[in-house]
Amino acid sequence: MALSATRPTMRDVAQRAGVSLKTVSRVINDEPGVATDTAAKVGDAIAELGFQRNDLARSLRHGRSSMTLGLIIEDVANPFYSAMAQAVETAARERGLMLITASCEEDPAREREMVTALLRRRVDALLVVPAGPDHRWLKDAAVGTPVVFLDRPPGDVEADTVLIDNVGGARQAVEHLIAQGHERIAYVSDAGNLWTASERLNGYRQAHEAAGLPIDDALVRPGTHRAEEAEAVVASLLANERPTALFSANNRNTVGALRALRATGQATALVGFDDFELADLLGATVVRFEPAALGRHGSALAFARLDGDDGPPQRIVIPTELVRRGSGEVRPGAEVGS
Amino acid sequence: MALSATRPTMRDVAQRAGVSLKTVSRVINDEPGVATDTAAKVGDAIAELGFQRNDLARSLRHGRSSMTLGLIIEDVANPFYSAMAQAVETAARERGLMLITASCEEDPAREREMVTALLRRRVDALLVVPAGPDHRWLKDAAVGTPVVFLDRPPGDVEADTVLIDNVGGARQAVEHLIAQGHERIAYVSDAGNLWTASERLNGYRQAHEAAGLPIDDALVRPGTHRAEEAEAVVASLLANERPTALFSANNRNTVGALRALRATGQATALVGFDDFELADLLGATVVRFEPAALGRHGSALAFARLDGDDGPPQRIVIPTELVRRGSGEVRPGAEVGS
DNA sequence: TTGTATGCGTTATCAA
DNA sequence: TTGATAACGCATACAA
Repeated sequence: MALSATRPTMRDVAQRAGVSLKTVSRVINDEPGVATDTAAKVGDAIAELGFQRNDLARSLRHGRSSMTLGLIIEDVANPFYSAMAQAVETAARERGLMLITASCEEDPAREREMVTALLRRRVDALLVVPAGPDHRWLKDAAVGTPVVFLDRPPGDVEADTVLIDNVGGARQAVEHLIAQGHERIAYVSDAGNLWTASERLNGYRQAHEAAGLPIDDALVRPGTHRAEEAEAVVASLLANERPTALFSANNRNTVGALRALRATGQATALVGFDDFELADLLGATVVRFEPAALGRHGSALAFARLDGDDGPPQRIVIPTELVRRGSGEVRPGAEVGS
Repeated sequence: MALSATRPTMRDVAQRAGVSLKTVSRVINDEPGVATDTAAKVGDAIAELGFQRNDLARSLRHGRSSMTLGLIIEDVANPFYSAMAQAVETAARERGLMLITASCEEDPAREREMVTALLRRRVDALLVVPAGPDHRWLKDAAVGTPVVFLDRPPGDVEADTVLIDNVGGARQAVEHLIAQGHERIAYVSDAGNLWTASERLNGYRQAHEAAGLPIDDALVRPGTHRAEEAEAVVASLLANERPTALFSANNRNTVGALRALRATGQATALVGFDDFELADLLGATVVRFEPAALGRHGSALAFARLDGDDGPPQRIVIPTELVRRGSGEVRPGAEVGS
C-alpha cells in the first residue's frame, strides 16, 4: 500500500516482482518471450504499486515520436475554430495521438511563442492557423516536423495548406445580392490585412466588376474583429451610407450585422460568410462550407508526411455553397416584414 | 547549414562553441556566472545549429513538472465546453503551462483511456468533466496529481469540484413559468442518468411542489442528447401532451425546442438552461451562468494544490440568473405573435 | 568563470 | 526465457 510520494518506476516493479528491468519492459510493451507466470508476477507488482509508464521518458528514449499533435488556432471559443479543433482531435485519436491546442488570438508574437513551446515538446506534427505575415522562421524552426497551415497560407514559404474557397464564396454571395437587384452592397469584415478578409474582398470586387457595377469605397468596411464592433459599424453604415444590402465576411461580423439590422428594422439584405447555429431560425442566408474539413484534410496531410510522403507541398481548397434562407433574398426598397 | 536529419543537442552546441555541456546549459537557462563573450559564442552556436531545448528531457530530469495541464471534456464543439476550455487555457498560459484537451463524448471507457494517457504524460494537474459514474479509480490513478472535477461531481470520492447551481437555476426557471400562470410545463433534458440532468429535474420538481402543482409524468422527457433528438421529442410533446410551457435543461435541448416551436407555430412558453449566442435575437428567455467560471475556478483550485494547499476538498458553486427575453413570458393560451 | 560525473525512467543491444 | 549495461537529452552536485 504505502505509496511513497514519488511515483513507482519500472525498477520498483522489477524489484517487487523479483525480475529484471528488461523483463518488466517486455511485459509492459507486450513483447514476446516472457513466461506466463513471470508475466503474471510482473502484472501483480504493477497493480500493487499502481505503476504507470512514464511516457516522457519513453519518448525521450524512443527518440522519434511523442505521440502528440500540436494545433494553433486563434480562439477556441469561436465555433469556426472549435469545429476545426474537433475534427483534428478525432483524427489524432484515430492515430493514437493526443492533441495540444493553443490559441494565439491573432497575435504573431504569441503565435511564435506557442510554436516554439510545441516544438520543444517535440510534437510529431504541427497544424497552424497562421497569425503573422511571415513564416520562414516557422519552417526553419520546425525542421523535421511536418507543418500544415490551415485557413490561411503561410507567408513567404511553400508548405502544405488547406484553405476555404474565399474568393469564390464571396463572389457567389455578392453575385447573389446583385442578382436580386442590389447596387449598393456594403462589405464588413475582419482586419483588412488578414488574408481571408482580403481574399473575400477580392471576391466582392470581382462580382461587382463582372456585373459592371461601381464600388462605393464608403461601403467597404474591414477592420471589425468582434461582433460588437461589427454591430456598431453596420449601424453607422445603415444610418449614413444607406446600403440596400450587406455582405459580412465571417461569423463574428454576421452576428453583429444581424443585431444592427434588427435594431434599425430596415429591410436590408444580408449574406454572411460562414454558417452558424440557428441561422435557420433567423432566416440568415449564408455561404456555407465545412469548417471540420479544414481539420480533417489538415491532419491527413500531416499524417501522410509522417508516413514518409516527401512529394511537393499540397494545397487543398474547400468548396463553398450558398444557402438561401431569406435574408439574402430581400429586394432593394422592400418593406420590413416577411 | 547542413542540418542533419536528427536534431542538434546541447552536446552539439557545446562542441561547436568549444565549451562544455554545462556552460551551454547555463546560457540556455539564464544562469549567472558566464562570461559575456562565452555566452555570445554559445548563442552563435545555438543560432547556427538551430538548436531547440528538448522539454521532454528537461521534464524528465527535472522530475517534477511537465508544464502541462490536462483537460477532459465531453465535446469541444459545444459552446458550453469551448467557453470552459478557453478559460482554462488562459489560466494555464498565465502560469506558463500548455493545455492538452481531450473530448470523451460521454463515454466512460474513453474517459478512462484519456485520463491514463494524460497521467502517463505526467500532466501537472487534471481538470475533468466526469463521464462515468464512479471515480475512485481516477483518484487512485492520479496519486500525487491534483484532480479537479468540473460541471459534475465525481462518483464515490471526495475531491475539488466546481459546479453550476443546477437545482437553483432550474427551480428559478420553472417558478418563473409557474408565475406566468403555466400548469403544464414540460421538461426536456439530456440523459436522465446524467448528474446535471437529474439535478435540474430536482429543481423542476421543487418548483412544482412549492407551488402545490402536480407533475404530469408524460411531460417529463429526459434522454435527448443532440438538438435533433430534442426537436423530435418536443414536436411530439406539443402534438400530443399539449404543454403550455417548456423547460429545456441544456443548450442542445433549447436549440431543438426552438426549432420545434417555430415549426408548429404554437404560442408555447420556453425557458432554457444555459445561455447561447443570438438568444437575444430569438427572444429566448434563459437561465444564464458563466461557463468560463467553471474553467477559471477549476484551474485556480488545481494551481492552489500545486502550490501546496492540502486543505480539505473544496466545492464551488457558480450562481445562475434568469434572463427574460420574451419566450419565457408567454402566458398560457396566448395567441401566436409578439 | 568553467567543467566532470551522475542520474531522471525508459528502451535497445547484446550476451547468458 | 531472461538479464546486465548503455544511451536518449538534459540538469544538478560538486570540483577545479
